[in-house]
Amino acid sequence: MSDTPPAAAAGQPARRGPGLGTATRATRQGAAIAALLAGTPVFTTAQDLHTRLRQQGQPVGLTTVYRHLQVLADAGQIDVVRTPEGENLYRRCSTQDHHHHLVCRTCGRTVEIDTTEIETWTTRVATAEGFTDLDHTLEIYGTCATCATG
Amino acid sequence: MSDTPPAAAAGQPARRGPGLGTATRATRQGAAIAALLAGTPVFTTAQDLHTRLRQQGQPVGLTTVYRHLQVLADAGQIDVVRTPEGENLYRRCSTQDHHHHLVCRTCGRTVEIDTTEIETWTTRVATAEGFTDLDHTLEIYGTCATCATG
DNA sequence: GTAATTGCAAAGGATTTGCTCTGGT
DNA sequence: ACCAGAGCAAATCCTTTGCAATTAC
Repeated sequence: MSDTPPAAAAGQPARRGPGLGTATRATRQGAAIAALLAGTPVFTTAQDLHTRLRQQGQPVGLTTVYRHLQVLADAGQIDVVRTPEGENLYRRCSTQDHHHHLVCRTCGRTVEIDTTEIETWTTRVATAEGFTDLDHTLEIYGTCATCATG
Repeated sequence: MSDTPPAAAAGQPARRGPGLGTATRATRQGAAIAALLAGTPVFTTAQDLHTRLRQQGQPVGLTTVYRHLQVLADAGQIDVVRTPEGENLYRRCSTQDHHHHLVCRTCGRTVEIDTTEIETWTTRVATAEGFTDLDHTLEIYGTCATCATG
């Protein structure tokens, strides 16, 4: 065990966790992670989530945070983007449809953008060059109005 | 020194290397790296370049490879893209203008694509949302015709 | 001769894995 | 009781940094 005594079981729904095996169990950690993600509308790092969980008295191992994020991402329940620095940023997503983001590099605020025309364009260009089994990345970074002013 | 006897100084121009300090000296290593990059039309990793240099009898330390790549990239003489796995890929670029790539995930073959319309689009969308100081990433990955067939 | 460059070894930082203990069901 | 999940420590992977030895100029 750790050192910090768990803040006792709060009365939470306790969501289902990593489906590493076949079944899936509801754990305090899984619930805490899901809840935190649900209330976090910006892209954040695994490390940040880990820190905030400790602060709110719901300590969860960093490894566990990573494992849940991985499962959630695979299930398409959260988005993952890779920063130019090579760090992964996670965020709950409103739709499971394919989409891209406009991310504020200062506060993490994100705007999901409709990229229908771009999708069409990339497919057309790549196909014209004889490429198949396509995939692509597209993220726009900038400073949002609030951060630019304040 | 290493173990592999340098293939003696061939009669190469010996390009200028890392401008880490103020001046810049021409070294055998810098020339080898520049030459290899010049003859490599696909995106490759630093490790791969390092390995190939050894194979062709021009051993260069991995550290040195990284340092030269960094300098070349800063100077805009080579392109750098980050794979979803977090590895950097390098390639000489034909133009220093802003552009994007269509990369074969099997052989690394690359097609530089004109993205004028996309540039316009991203700027319009981001500006409409109040974002400034824009930057963006866009890469398309796929399997090229050759790799799909063979 | 002097300073830039090299390159080994070791550090760094994010993420993953091994393995044992804990805790849902 | 049984097996999925938690989590610590240690391992990975790529890339960077420290520093002494080398070498261009």
